[in-house]
Amino acid sequence: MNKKIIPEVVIERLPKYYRYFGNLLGQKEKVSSKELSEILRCSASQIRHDLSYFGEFGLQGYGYNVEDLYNKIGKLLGVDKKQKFIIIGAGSLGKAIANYPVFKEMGFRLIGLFDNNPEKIGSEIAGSKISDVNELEIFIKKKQPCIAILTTPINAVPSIAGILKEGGIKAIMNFTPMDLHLSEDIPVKNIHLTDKILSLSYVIKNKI
Amino acid sequence: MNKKIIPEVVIERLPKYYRYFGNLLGQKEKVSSKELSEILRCSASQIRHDLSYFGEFGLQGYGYNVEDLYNKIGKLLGVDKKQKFIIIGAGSLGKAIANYPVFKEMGFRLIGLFDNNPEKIGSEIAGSKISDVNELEIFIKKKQPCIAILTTPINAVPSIAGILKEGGIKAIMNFTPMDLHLSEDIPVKNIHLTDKILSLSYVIKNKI
DNA sequence: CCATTATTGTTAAATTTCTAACAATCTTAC
DNA sequence: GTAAGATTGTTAGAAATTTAACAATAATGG
Repeated sequence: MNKKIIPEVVIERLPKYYRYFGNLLGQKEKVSSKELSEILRCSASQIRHDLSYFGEFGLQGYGYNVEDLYNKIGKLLGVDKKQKFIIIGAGSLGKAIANYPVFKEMGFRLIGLFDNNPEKIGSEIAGSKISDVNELEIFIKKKQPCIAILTTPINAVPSIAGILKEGGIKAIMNFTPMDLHLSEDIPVKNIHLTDKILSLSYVIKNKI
Repeated sequence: MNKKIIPEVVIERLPKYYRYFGNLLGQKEKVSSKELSEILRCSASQIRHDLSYFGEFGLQGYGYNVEDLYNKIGKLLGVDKKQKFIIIGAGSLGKAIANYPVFKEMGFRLIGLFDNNPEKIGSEIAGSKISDVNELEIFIKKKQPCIAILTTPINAVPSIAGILKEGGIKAIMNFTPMDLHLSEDIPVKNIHLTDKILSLSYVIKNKI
């Protein structure tokens, strides 16, 4: 099953598998798709099917070796590469992400933090100094971070997006309330926290 | 199409429609599914199909009235109700969410903030005083918030989850790295920021 | 070393989701 | 007031995703 293109939904489940294999590390040596399916609350079929897109990781009559699969999925996800990322917007959300311990645990390294507020520029968050957003384009070209995390106010988004593209950023996680679409080869994840709370609100309102 | 059960994917797109109708407010009086489809980057068919689950909102030969639809979708989503929410965990993520302006704009009202750190208890964030997590269960029973946002460290999750359930919380947004599943009638959104960055990382690594 | 049991990867079927097509009907223009 | 044009809600067909089934094969236990 190596030639087929891999559906987006499958790629988005890969981190979940990685997380759970991480939880099992040191607890179990091996795990079957059936056991996993109970832990992850999805079908065993789906797990086997998904994993088969990326190779043959299991062994009949045995299952999957936890440590082995943890490492293999990690490699697929690029966790072994210590990817560099930057944050644009040193407001409270930017600060929270800079301090978010799980990013570091996954091997992501914060190498720059940018804001346009003169009062913030120069101060430090999570061991990184806040730089002037004017220096952003040159910084990207020189230091080549992979991922930019956007937490600015909405009005700053279009100009920042232009700079990120010019600088040659590889991917963007966008937490602003404005959807962003740069170009075919710069993947963007638009994350709308309000959308999540609104859909929860809908569910509460219309229960049973 | 009123009797059919509404697919989860459709419900999760409703907030997006709401957001875009909000953007169009004051800009346009009416909008057709075709125009919308260009703005939202999805098919006109999907928009019409999705909306038809909730009623007949459009008019042939005219399209959708922007203000009308904005209000109707808002009502579906419960935005008219000024829903009360609380935050458990006054770390930097909890703080960021407390300050997140869009929640307030959407009519959600923060009525409580809880932590177990004695140094934090008593201080204020975004106009709310931080209370001791020991008071959480009584608070929920008395004030009846709809939604609890969970931003504690992972080890606190199981006990907090128990308290939230006992207190009678209606729904949970869980930002901790541990998936949570309470019971059939308490919907939970598990939001894993790391999953998003990891899937981006995969896409970068495997481009073309 | 053989039989039994477990469990995979894969193929096929079922289900869900998305898109296209179109009759119904409203608006607009004359 | 009527004809032409626009656009909906809905139905049917296409595509994507999920689940089920099973042959292949490794592990386990006598």
